Amino acid sequence: MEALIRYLLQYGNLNPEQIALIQSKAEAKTIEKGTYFSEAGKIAGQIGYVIEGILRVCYYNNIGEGFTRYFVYENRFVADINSFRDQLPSSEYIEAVTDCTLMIFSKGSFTELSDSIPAWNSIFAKITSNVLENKMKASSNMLVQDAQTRYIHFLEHYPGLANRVPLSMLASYLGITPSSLSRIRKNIT
Amino acid sequence: MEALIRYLLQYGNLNPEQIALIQSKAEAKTIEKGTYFSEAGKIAGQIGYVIEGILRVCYYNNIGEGFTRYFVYENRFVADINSFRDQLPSSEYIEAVTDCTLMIFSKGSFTELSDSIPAWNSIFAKITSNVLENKMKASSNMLVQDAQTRYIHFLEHYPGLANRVPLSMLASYLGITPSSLSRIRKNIT
DNA sequence: CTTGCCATTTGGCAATTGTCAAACGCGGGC
DNA sequence: GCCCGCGTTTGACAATTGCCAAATGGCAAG
Repeated sequence: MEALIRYLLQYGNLNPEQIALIQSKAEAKTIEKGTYFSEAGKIAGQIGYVIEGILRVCYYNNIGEGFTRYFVYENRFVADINSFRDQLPSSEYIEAVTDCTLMIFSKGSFTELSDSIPAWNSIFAKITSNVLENKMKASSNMLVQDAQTRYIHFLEHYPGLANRVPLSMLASYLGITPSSLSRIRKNIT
Repeated sequence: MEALIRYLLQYGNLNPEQIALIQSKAEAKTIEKGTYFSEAGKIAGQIGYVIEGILRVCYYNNIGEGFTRYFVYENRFVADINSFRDQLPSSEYIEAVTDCTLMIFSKGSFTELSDSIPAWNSIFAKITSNVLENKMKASSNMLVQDAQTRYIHFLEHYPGLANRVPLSMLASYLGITPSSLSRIRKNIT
């Protein structure tokens, strides 16, 4: 919980009463590995802050293959933000890659905090654009690098994460087949 | 100018006085092909709405090769949004691919509009997250498709744009070499 | 019109990555 | 403890794309 407050304070100022209000609205929630935090086609009812565990934002093509857009892990927010904000159907799935513990805000609580805390919307606007821009740059950078470079960059940028997610999900994030990733791993060691 | 107002109205409500205020703050600006609307390392002083022309958001690697992250064309906003919002140094260049005509808001005008129009920040928060999420998905989708599929998708999604930008810039957007794009074009026709 | 420059095209070849199939190995259920 | 199932590894080969160099073509300056 302290981590959540510390994270928010990076993006704007909050006084002690506001912090207490935020804490009173946050709820703990656990999700089992393999289940969905939110689903394509459904309206996102909550936004989560990851205390423990890994999720992936992903989609499926017409023959059921799943592709990972990015991973979300400890001390980051996770949500289909456009769905949550405007209560429109989600366009993607958010799946628990491991068992997860989150602190969540329901849409109702989030709206109450918007109304009570002037900086709230500005904080989330900054978080949203920073995170999305970084994800966009990451994908864009990967396009012009070969697979091994992409994998090494992942190892350096997300230490330890490669050992916590299935190879097949990491491969789909990197845009290569599981076979190729397996070979790259062998190459490097 | 009407196009700009119509665009904003897609993201929130504005009354006639607010619209008049917005129009009074917007300034016309032209940029010559090959020059920069904003530069990496500098603070973005304005946000633009493209009336005519094409720009590209791009970066350069350590040996001076330029890579296109995405194109911005008529009836879209263009800015390094994180730099503009928080007045931090930009991380990328925004270059005019053709001569361009924009309507711009200076940081000062933008702030005044924020203060006078309650929906203003909400409108731009929505635009920002929608646009960035779409760009992120586009890059992410491209990672798992072959080059020809990416090119055809570009042709379908941005009709006419392929003929208005240099092949080399389009190639770097698609993550392939100019030679490969040239061959793909020959293949398709 | 001529020249020169730069973007694009093309060819030949090498490197990367995909595809398909088989083998392997680890963990859960019996 | 044993077996099954699924994720991962490995091999062989094919397809894609990159790299380098040369040819082509269009445009602008003289």
